[in-house]
Amino acid sequence: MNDYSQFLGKIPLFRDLSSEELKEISLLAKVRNYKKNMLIFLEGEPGEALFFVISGKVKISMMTEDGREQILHILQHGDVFAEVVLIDRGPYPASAEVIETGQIGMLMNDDLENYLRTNPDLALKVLRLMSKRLRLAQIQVRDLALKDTYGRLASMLLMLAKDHGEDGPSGITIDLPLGRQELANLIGTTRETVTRILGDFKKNKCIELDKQAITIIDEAKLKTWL
Amino acid sequence: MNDYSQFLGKIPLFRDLSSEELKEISLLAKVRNYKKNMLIFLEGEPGEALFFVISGKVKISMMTEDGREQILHILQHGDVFAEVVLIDRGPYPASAEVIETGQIGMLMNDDLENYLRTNPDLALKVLRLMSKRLRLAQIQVRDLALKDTYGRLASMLLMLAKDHGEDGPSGITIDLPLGRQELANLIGTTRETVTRILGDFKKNKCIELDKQAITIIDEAKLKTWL
DNA sequence: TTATAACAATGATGCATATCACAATTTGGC
DNA sequence: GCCAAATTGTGATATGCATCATTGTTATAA
Repeated sequence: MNDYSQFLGKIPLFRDLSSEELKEISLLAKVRNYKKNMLIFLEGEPGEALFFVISGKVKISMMTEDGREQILHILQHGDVFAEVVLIDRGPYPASAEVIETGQIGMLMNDDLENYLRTNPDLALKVLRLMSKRLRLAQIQVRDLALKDTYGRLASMLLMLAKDHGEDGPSGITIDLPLGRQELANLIGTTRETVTRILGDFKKNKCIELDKQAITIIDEAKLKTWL
Repeated sequence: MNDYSQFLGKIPLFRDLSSEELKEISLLAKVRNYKKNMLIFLEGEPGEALFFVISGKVKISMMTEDGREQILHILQHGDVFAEVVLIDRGPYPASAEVIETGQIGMLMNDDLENYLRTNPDLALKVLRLMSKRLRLAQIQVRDLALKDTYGRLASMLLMLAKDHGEDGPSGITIDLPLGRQELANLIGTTRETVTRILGDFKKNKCIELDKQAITIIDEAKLKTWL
């Protein structure tokens, strides 16, 4: 029998549970290896578990009937997802796909729900997580509605830099396995437009491009596009 | 000393608390009358209370620096708002303004927090509320990113009809104190565009217009615009 | 390494929707 | 009920971005 409490202890949601509780919950957890492009769950499927990223990267996205994709988040180690289905027992509101090979943990809703009921601290933690998500989602709504594509892309780059960026000598580098199309699907535009705007940002010496990596070399100037 | 437990009992969030708890909480509540156009709180102010609508209507909105508005929700009797600041103690993420005269109740965060800690059921209710909000926000993100203005307006009308509509002989009537500009600010477009699209919907016999009221007379046809 | 497929860049064109300007209508205060 | 102010409707024009078409480039596998 595996003991996953080492993993759980690194997830902010479960941090500072007592080591006993941690062990107890970890016994209920399942951990699987996922390769790039593997699907974890599909939008609309009955939601039966809460997931957390141990390693690798995960993209959460929604589709329209005609097959166009809107990416909601890019998640990494420590992030939890599908928390809404734990609460309301509805279907998954979005799909989860692995975009960088890694390990994903899962906890069945039924198993976890008891902990929520008896452990108000954990409930509060889930609340905090959801309030953070809600704030982000509302900002996303505002930006999509009111900003042009330059503003949305600049804002997205700054966000990705904060969450996934690595500081380097020339600036913060975002090196995610995201193609132009996926970058476009993050901000509600097209492949071509992303190419053109990135070109403009580069011309203006806000960023540098190298293969799939994007380096922000002048954050202040990039912010003028917001 | 007023007893507001009659009001609280009608708020889904507090329903099925014991009548004792209800009374206890209601003693902490303050109720105020608000006239149309009065501001309840402003985006960015320190968040110090949770609010609930007893009567009247409230609009929740965010602004950009240059003064453009994005409306997030239209709320009515029974709805709770500013729940995120109860959890994360940050500033209000959006402003709340009364668009139809009525009574608004408030509960200071400090007073309520103890209840959350000791009453896991209430915490779960707040969780359910937030998960509902989050699902809605994510759908809004997807629609803003992927649908055209016709689709967004059709979808907004259907939503408003569900929440605020009244069934009548010819269809569901939405009669909210919202101008064209505000309708536009709900779906990220302009006054003029809303006018034109409503005109098209009317020409296609999806809706009827009478002063500020909008009646959906052919829901099925309206849905074809989605 | 070369072959082949996926992805990215670039230019030309078109369309949806913003913007602007003004007329028409409705609303709210006295 | 009347008037001023606010809101709405409507046409003309502008433009940001999508779409389409093509070429160039980068990954993947034999």
